[in-house]
Amino acid sequence: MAEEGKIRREAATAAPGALGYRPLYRQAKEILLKRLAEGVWQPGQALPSEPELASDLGVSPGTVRKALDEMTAENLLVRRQGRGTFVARHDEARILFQFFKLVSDAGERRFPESRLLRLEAAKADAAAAGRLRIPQGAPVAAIERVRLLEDCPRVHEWIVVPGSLFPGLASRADLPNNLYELYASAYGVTIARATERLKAVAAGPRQAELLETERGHPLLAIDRLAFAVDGTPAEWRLSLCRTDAFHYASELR
Amino acid sequence: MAEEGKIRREAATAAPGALGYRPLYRQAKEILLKRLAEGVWQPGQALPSEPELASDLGVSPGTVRKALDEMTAENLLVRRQGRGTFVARHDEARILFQFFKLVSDAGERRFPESRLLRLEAAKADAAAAGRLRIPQGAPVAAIERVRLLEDCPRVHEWIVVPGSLFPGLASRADLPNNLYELYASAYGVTIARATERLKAVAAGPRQAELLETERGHPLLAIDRLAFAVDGTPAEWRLSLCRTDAFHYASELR
DNA sequence: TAGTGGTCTAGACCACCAT
DNA sequence: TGGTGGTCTAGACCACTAG
Repeated sequence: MAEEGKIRREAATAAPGALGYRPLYRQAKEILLKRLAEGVWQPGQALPSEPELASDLGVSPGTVRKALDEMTAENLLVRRQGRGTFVARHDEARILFQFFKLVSDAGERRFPESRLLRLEAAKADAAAAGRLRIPQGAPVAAIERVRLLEDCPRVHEWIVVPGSLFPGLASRADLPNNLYELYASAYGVTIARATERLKAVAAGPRQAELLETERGHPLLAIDRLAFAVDGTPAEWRLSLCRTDAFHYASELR
Repeated sequence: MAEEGKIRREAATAAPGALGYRPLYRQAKEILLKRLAEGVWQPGQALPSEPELASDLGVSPGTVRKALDEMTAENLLVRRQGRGTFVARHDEARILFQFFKLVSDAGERRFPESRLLRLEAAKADAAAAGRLRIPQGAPVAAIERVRLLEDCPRVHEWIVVPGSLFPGLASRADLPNNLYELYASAYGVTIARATERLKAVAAGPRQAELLETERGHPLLAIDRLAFAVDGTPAEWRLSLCRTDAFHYASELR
């Protein structure tokens, strides 16, 4: 193993303006991220205290704090004053806050129910392979489901995940509503962030049937690519949504 | 005037758990925000150095730094190492980064051209009054325009702003493409953040004509409410977009 | 009461920029 | 060369939680 323990200071030795210089707190963060990706600390568990981490990594508490601050801002950690710093869990509250942007026009956010239509092992087609950055034909698990908002079918959803990250997922007997929680607890894959591309499209015959509307009805298409803590693309998801009484909420800061 | 100069420490005197306790750095930030809203420092100008601000506010440099850090994270300030801290300008780069989320499917971000259709003084209808939190019938300026992406008409846009914030805007001879820059330079109103609600809708006859498509074509409706530095709703904007070769990019972090 | 994170301070040194 | 922001350290004290 190369750099597993304490941080080797690069600052003092590197030439001024040298490439590859990184602040200590980023090096500290990198080590913590690595441990997070390796599952050294499980979701919901407390990390060691700040002074402990500091002496462990060989830096001052203030430096560790800055690393933890960034990871907290990225929703990877949760700090609770007087209790400790915890690995963020993919509970419904977090998913509603970070990933699920559909809100009723009245302003209510609720976690959607799911009705599973299909779950099978397959091979990545060109589109999925390109998005997930895996070879075409590589094994994947494919999920098709309808999601209910306030008891009405409003979202038709396809999900493709790499078989290498989620072995056996396609043959599970049951699939929970909250997939990100499953990814983390059963496969050790923590979704850290995602990018979404939105378009307006017309409903095809399948959406018309499943979402109880007519062909050509305008739907919001959400094409999401979700990334694990280490940056690996871990899930591709395409959601077609009726937005008659709901909208996608976006904050521009 | 109550608290204009130095910060009155609340921490030591307030009872433990007392309501209304705020950290020093937030009080410092509040004062800086107020000065920003009052136009004490103009967009593009440099703020005083950190030690200067610290002695000015009567706190330590580290405390000022934390306030500046937050304001930088909110895109209100820009720090340039070795040069100083500057008030963020609404140049095209910032708007593309912070507010304009339409991207070509190839991944290119470009600032859209505008073709003005209408500019007039009007009275706020119920919808505009509700969104802008002004009385119904209050004077507003209304703008209607078409925006071009890669030389093709792709967005049909209505904009309503309160007449009280932008006196005389409706009778301007010319209207620049970049409105936020105009708001800041001509009226001292800096847009700090916005919320958007997205829906898929069908094109009406007017959109069909303006956007060179047929009625019923699916369009992405973006309903944006933009807020000034002090939190006042300053602009309501409804954009209907063809997303055939473009998409709305959203980052979930 | 002990332990945690949160705030605040003070100062040293580094990296970057303008001159 | 001088001034700026960026990083790093060390320590004091406050606020919150648990036992």
